Amino acid sequence: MNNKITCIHKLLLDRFGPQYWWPGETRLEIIIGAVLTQNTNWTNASHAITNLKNENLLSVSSLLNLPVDYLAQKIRSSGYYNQKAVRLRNLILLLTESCDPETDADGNVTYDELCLDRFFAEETAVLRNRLLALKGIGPETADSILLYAGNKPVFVVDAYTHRIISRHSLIPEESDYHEIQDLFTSSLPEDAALFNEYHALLVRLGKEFCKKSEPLCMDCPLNDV
DNA sequence: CCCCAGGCGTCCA
DNA sequence: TGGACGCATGGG
Repeated sequence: MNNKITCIHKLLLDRFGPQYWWPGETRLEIIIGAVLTQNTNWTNASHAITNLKNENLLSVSSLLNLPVDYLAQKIRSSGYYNQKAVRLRNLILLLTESCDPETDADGNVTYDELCLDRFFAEETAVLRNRLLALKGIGPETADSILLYAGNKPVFVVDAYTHRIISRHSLIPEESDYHEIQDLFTSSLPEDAALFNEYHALLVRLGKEFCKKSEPLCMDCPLNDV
């Protein structure tokens, strides 16, 4: 148990307020966004999503029928677009593995909702391994999908998380993804809404006070903890 | 011109 | 296991 982790959350929430990450969007959009934002700022990823939306391509069935080269051009603004197009393609294939557009066509839920309901119905650990088995889906992307699209209680670790807690000496700089994740999950109740807000708050803090280009977290609100 | 952004896989010692 | 490198756009 590390109650500094709890203190930090309270402090950040008090200072910044709730961040409401990825609200009002479809689960598919969040999944796609998780891949598009890899090592890229959200603005660039967001433009790519807008491009897909504008042509009504942001659905499981549309993406499934889209040539990879064409998809790559649509997501160009997100960077690494050739790689990401292949990754998205494989991810869509995984989502559709256990649902069939022919037999499942009618009903009062859309095909997208049906696929995603079935996909996320699986046990979280199994789901995580299925995501990690795809090339181009690493721990952060898998966990982002589980937490933000699937509402599973999985703590997401990113470069900001690493930088913030290592600079505040809560963990050695060389700690890996799993060690950092464990620090949070062993200190907090297993609560998806809490994990969601906490991760978003760390990103907010990191952007303002814990920049890569500066050696320390200058004037960081956490310096009092 | 430089550095950076919500990564990940491969290669090589 | 761990460090270098490729992937690539858009903003400061």
